[in-house]
Amino acid sequence: MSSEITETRSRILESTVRILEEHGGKGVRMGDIAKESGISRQAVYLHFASRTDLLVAATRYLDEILDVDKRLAPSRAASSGIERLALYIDCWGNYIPEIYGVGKALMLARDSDEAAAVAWDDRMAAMRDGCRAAIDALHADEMLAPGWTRPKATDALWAMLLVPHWEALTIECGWSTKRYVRWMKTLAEQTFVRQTNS
Amino acid sequence: MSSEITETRSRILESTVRILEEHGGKGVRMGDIAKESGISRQAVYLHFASRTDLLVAATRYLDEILDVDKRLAPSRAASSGIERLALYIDCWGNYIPEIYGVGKALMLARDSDEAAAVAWDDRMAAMRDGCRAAIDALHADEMLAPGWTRPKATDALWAMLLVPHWEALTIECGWSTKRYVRWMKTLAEQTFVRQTNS
DNA sequence: GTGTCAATTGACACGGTGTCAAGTGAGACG
DNA sequence: CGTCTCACTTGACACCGTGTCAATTGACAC
Repeated sequence: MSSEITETRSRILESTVRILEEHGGKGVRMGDIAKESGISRQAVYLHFASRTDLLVAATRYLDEILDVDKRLAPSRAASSGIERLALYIDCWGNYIPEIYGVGKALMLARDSDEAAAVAWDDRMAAMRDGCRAAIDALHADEMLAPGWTRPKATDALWAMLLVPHWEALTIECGWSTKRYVRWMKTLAEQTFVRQTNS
Repeated sequence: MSSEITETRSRILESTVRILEEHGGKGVRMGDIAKESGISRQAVYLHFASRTDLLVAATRYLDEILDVDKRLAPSRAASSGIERLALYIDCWGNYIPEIYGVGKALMLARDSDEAAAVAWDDRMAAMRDGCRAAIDALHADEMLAPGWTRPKATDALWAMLLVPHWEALTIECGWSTKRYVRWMKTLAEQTFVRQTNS
């Protein structure tokens, strides 16, 4: 049901992403999405079992469009831990604003819908893998700052990169994404990279 | 209505705080609160106009009990910016877990109820004032790290102290509050305090 | 011209909030 | 003793958003 590819299905996904983006993920109902797609509310359920199902499909759809794997390639190919960390933050920091609408909707659904919680947590776990990889690379270079174990450093890096932190700085405080990325890089570097006094 | 003090009203507030605490602020309905208070669901509305109204009253009630002002006194009386910053983080970091249940419920209501959003934002603005005061104190000592303006430093400190960051580290990653506080102090110090190489 | 299939319309169940009206029961006061 | 008041109760109901169901339409395919 939510896997076969039809023209209508794509149109629903497309309008879902658009309308969610427009409204910052808040207050978008199934009826709104249907109207935006030019079909009846019930017809949406012919393609997606539930709102959460649609939301999850929308994130997958977005990831495909944004070509996440290609974006991550530079970070994966980095020649040092420091570089890997910086490139990962670049990547993630610029990714957040593009998925924010859908992501926020999923985060909100989280609290009333177990399936939404699992879906969102999955994505955050994937982000955590990236953090772990960066910390591991730092460790391999013997550049992980003293006082950190790898798991704890991963925890700390992951937590500071979470969407609400971005939300606070950009949406609440009005920072640009550029400034956010710059700050997160500085923060991560001063925190996790061993300081050599050469 | 939601201001006069009666025995039933206090009982409602008390059970609200308790049950919210128990459930981490999630999935608590008016009926649950009523049952916990030993009255009918409708009777709750004799004391509070709405769920949000009750939630807001519950946070005020909690603040009274926790005597927030007294707790903040040490930070306010600090003799240096560095001390003020550290004591403020101590204070706030230990406060979060105590208000988490009610706070979380308010955060969740935020997205569907404008009044809840305003109430929560108010509290976060108050927290921001504390951040600003600490940064100002640092600045007055000429100990604010180079590269920061006071507003930007306030933004950054405020964002890192927000509840979701605490939530990620303690609830998701399993850190103790003690470890969280220690880490936030280190983070804030290395970030905002001018490093003297003496 | 008949079958298939996507989509439509309209009705409805469910769960949660909030409202309303009529009734109950206990204490205060004559 | 009666009666007034007031907090609270019971039960019904409106509103909203999600999700379900059944009957119908309309187009394209063979």
